[in-house]
Amino acid sequence: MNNMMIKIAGGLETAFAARGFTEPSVEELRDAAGVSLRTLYKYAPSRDDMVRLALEYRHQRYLSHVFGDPLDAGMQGVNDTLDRVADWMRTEASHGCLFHAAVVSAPNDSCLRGLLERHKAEVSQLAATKAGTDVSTSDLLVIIEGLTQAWPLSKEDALTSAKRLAHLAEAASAEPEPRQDRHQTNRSI
Amino acid sequence: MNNMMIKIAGGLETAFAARGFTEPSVEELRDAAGVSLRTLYKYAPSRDDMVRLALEYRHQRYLSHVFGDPLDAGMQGVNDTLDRVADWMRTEASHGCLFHAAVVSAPNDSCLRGLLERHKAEVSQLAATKAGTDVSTSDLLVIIEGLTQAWPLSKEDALTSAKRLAHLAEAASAEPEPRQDRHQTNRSI
DNA sequence: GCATGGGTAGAATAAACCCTCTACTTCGTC
DNA sequence: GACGAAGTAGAGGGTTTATTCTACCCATGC
Repeated sequence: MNNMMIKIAGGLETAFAARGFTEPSVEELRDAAGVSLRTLYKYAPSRDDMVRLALEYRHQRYLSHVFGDPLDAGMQGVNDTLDRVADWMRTEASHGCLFHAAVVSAPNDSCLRGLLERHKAEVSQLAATKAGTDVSTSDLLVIIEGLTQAWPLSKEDALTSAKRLAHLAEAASAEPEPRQDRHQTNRSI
Repeated sequence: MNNMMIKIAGGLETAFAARGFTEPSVEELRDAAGVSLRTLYKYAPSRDDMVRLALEYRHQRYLSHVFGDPLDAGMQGVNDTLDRVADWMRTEASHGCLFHAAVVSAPNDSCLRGLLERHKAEVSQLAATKAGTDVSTSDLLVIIEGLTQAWPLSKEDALTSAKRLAHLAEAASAEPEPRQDRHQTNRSI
C-alpha cells in the first residue's frame, strides 16, 4: 500500500462507515477519498473493489486498535481486550461491525463473506491467545460479537455485561469441570 | 392486517431475507409478494414502506417462534429460549438478524432504527421475564446478540457457547455477590 | 343490469448511477 | 528544458430504478 492507496482506502472507509455501503454514490466516494474519479478507478476498478479496499484497510486498523502496542508489555487480559473493543465502538463504529454491514448489503458476494470470516476468525483467535487464562475461542467470539452488536443499543451496559460474562467464563475454566447439562438440550418446537 | 396485507408482508419478508434490502428491485418484490405493482404500492406507498411492512411482520413471527406456545405450559428457561433462537437461525435467518440488516442498509433512517430498538428491547425483556432465575436483561441481550451474530460463522458452536455463558450467569446470580473487579476497568489506550 | 371497489398487466417517465473517455495540469528526473 | 508518469476536472453513454398512469377484468350487492 503506497501513500495514494492509503489515502483512498481511508477515505472510502470513513464514507462507508458513515453512510453505509449502498447509499454513497461513486461520486460521493470520490469526494471522500479526495481524488479524481479516474484515479479512484485506477486503484479500485469497480465499486465492489472500493468496498473490498475499505474493508482490508479497516481490518488492519481494527487489529492495531484492539491488539496493538500493549501498555504494559506483558499479558493483555480479556478484560483489556473488551475495553479496547468498547473504545473502538465509542470512537469509530457506533453503528456496529462494518464487515457484517458489508455482507448484509450484498449477501451473495462470496468474496465479502470470505473477508468477514477471516476477520472474525483472526480477532477471536487473537483474543484467545492474548488472554492469560484459557477461555474458549468460541465463547470469546460470542461475547465479542454480543458486545459489538449490542453496543448501539445499550452502550456501556453492554460492556459491563460482556466483561461479567468473560469473567465468569474465565473463572469456570479454572475450576474442575462442573456438571453443565442440567437442562434438556434437545427439545422439538 | 387483512389477508392481502399478510400475503404481501410475507412475500416481502422472504424476498428481503433471501436477497438483502438493497438488491431486490421493486419488480422483484412484486413477484415475491405475488400481487400487481399497483396493489403493492397501495399497501406500501414507497419502497421504504415495503421494508417497514416486512419488518413488522417479521417481528411478530420472531416473537411467536421464540416465545410462543411453550410445550410444557410452565416456565421457559433461558436454555429453551436459546434453543429456539438457534432453531430460528437454522430455519429462517441463516444470514443474521434482519433488523440489523435493515438498519445497516440505511443507517440514517431513524424509523428503521426505532424498529430495531423496539424489537431488541422486547426480545431481551421477554427472555428475562420468561427465565425462571433472574439473569439481567443486559446480559441476555449480549448473549442473544452474540449467538445471533456468531451463528453464521460457527453455527452449533455458537449455540453451545451461548448456553454455557447463560448457565454461568444464572449460577452467579444465585450466589452471594462475589468480588468481580479484580481487573482494572479503566485503562487509557 | 350494472355500478363499484379492488384487483391485474404493463407502458411511460424522470432521475440516479456506474463507468469510460477526452483534455489539461503537475511534478520529478535526465 | 523536455518528457513521461500520474494526477485533476468533468462531460457523456448506456443502463437500471422507483414511481405513476392508463386500460382492463371480475366479483359482489343493490
